[in-house]
Amino acid sequence: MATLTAGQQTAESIRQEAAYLFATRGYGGTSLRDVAARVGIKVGSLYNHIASKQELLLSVMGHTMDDLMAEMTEAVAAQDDTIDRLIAFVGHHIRFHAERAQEVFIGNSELRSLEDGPREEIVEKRRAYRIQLEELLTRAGEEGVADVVNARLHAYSIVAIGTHVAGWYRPDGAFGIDEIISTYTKLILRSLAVPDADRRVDATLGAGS
Amino acid sequence: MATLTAGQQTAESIRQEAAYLFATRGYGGTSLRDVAARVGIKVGSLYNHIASKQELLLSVMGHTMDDLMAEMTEAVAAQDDTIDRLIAFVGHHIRFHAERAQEVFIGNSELRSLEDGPREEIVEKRRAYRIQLEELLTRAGEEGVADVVNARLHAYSIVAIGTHVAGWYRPDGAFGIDEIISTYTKLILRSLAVPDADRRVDATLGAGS
Amino acid sequence: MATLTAGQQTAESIRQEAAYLFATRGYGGTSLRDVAARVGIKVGSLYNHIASKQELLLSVMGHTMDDLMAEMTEAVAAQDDTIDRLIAFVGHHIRFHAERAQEVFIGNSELRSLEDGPREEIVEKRRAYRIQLEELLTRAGEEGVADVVNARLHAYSIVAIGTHVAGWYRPDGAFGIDEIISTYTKLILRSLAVPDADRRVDATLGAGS
Amino acid sequence: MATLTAGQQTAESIRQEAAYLFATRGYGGTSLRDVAARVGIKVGSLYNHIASKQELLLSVMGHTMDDLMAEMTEAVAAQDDTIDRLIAFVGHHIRFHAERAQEVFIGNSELRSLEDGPREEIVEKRRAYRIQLEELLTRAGEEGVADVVNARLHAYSIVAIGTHVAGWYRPDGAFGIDEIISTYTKLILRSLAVPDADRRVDATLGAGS
DNA sequence: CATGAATGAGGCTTCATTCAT
DNA sequence: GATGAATGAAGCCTCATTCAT
Repeated sequence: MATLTAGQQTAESIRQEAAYLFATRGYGGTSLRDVAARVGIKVGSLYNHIASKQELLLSVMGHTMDDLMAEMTEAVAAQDDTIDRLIAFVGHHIRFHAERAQEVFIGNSELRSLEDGPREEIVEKRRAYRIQLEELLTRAGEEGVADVVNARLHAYSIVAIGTHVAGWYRPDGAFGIDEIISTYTKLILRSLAVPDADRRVDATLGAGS
Repeated sequence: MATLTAGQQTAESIRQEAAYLFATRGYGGTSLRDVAARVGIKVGSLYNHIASKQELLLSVMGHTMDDLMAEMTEAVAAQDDTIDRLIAFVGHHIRFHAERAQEVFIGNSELRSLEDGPREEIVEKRRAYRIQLEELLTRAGEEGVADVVNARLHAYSIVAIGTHVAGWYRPDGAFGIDEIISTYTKLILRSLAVPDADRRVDATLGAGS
Repeated sequence: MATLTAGQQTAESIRQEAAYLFATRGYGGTSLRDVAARVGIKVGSLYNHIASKQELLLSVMGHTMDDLMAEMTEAVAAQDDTIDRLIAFVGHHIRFHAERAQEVFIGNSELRSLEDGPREEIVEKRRAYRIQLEELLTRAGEEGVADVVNARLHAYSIVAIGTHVAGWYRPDGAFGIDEIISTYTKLILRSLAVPDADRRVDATLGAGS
Repeated sequence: MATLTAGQQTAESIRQEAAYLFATRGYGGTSLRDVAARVGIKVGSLYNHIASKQELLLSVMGHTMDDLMAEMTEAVAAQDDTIDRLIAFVGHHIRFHAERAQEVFIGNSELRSLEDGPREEIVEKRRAYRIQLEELLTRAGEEGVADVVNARLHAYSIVAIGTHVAGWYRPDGAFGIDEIISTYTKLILRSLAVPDADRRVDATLGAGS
């Protein structure tokens, strides 16, 4: 909405191209020359927009985690029923990991490339996100609408699926995003022994696929 | 058993230390100086045992995938019943990913650091492994002992759990390896709608921590 | 004439110092550190001006051959009579090899240091130069103003003399450049059985030191 | 004749392969690993036969110059007449440079790769060789059988032709060695204004072509 | 005599970063 | 805000040489 100045556009473009390259070649395998070349400027000019390569990585990761958290919160808040909230979480979780696969992939693979301080910052955001999911699962257990073996491990498996999707999803691939969401949501509800899991998912999401 | 010559010991040590460092800092973030230092030799001496940094990475990955495949095959072959075979697969899958977390992590995170030829080689091994799992799932569906929504996506979710475990499991962590295996096997059988999933797992594996 | 930017001056300086060092110590015996030191910059800075050591060698050789060819063409074109053209060729040939001994020496001694593609490029330029000479000799034979035993071998011997001069000529050496030219031109015309060779050379070039 | 011990054969083989490689890739471009590989041993074993890479180069050069000098002396001593001696010199000079092109080429191109002491040693041998030629030329001038413009430059041009031949002669090339010798001897005698140069050469060497 | 292994020095090249223009 | 150029650090790799076996 807000019109961006030329400078802001350049800065945004840098973050995008950096995300692409960090995801494709890794942080260590990406040079700022590569980033600058994709943006269409020379390497020296980058420093009019970023403070350092580290800060660029942190910026990419931070934006992604903030968006993930914000959108998830919004999606979940739109539902009242606990299972519906869970379905909303999972649906958003997978969609986000598919649509923003590169950024999300960086968040998983390049944590180790961050210096200690910034790493803690990102790890904390990830923890906060996972805890939201765990609390949802725990509540479902308490409400008796799901059979939770271990909330932490249930949460881990859901996180794992998202991460994995980010690794292979392609917009023009064999699986459509709605089909993926529908299927995985079923598997997850089944693993929670939610009664009538499949029908419930189909009712909420449509037949999916 | 076979006594190793000094040279072979050095070579083995190089692979081990490289695996540790590649997992911890990434391929791009690891210098051969680091590797040599951990082995206790000078950089140049590495080249008496390896051809290049690339070949070292490939060697680490290749060994890991070969072991993963061989051990899985052995574990599955020991069972007759399809669900028992699946339980054996999942159990070995998770155990391997926990016990050899670093190597397995490299296989997931540093594929992009391989040059095209070697990458295809490793990708092919991973594909072969995943297809074994898919076939097991398909058979279970055909036999009517499981309700398979989509064999490929079921397989992906199982692979994903292993990968994720490799990312966080610590021998001295909050979860024991048998507990992890027991819990995840239950979730997976549940997601396949295997009748009496929990009891079946407990019967096969014991109560699981 | 055209004022050079600081960058262009540095680039030119690099080529000059590289020519000196390649000639003195050989390509393999010259390190880029040496080159940078003579230019007064650090090694890494070289790469703001060259693509690689190979390309630097190729650049030195290419410039030299281009100048040799262009100046020779000009010198020969200024004469009408075939023997006069030959005298002009030889005179320029020797003068160039003396005045730009280092560059020319590199062209002879470091061909083998070039990779295949670039080497063919330079070899082709040398061939083109030699063929100009051969055609001049052949024409002289056809006109009956010289007795050509074998145009190719005559040409080789003239080329050889230039190469040799480049190996020993010093501005402050025992022989002046005009004397060298005068003497060698006489020997060459004599070997072609050009009538009155000595007198003809003295008449054209002056008594020659 | 003398049967060589295995060790002496290896040592001889090393000199031969080194000569080939030094000529082909230059001293700096040749590694002792390359030499060892061609000999069929490992690099460490070289040091049972040579003292250092420098000494190997010096050895190759020294042997070559010694042979050149000895054979030339023998060839010249077999003639009484000064022009015949000159013809013998030139014939041997060119034949040697063709037949042992690689070694001779090293002598010309890798002088700069020698350390100061050894270099002086080789330079002195070359000087001695050249002076033999100069004295022959001077005597011819004094005897009135040749018109010597400048003995030094005449000698240089003859040396130059040999060097040049070493650069292009191939046993299976367009020119046979006898043809080359015959032609160049004619050109050289012509350049000395030796009467009846062509006929004299044909009479001494045969028609040669 | 040959070998495998180690070493230290050095080579080419890339890179993040800085700064004058 | 962009650029060209410089820098110092570091990276991978090669090499001559040594030495225990």
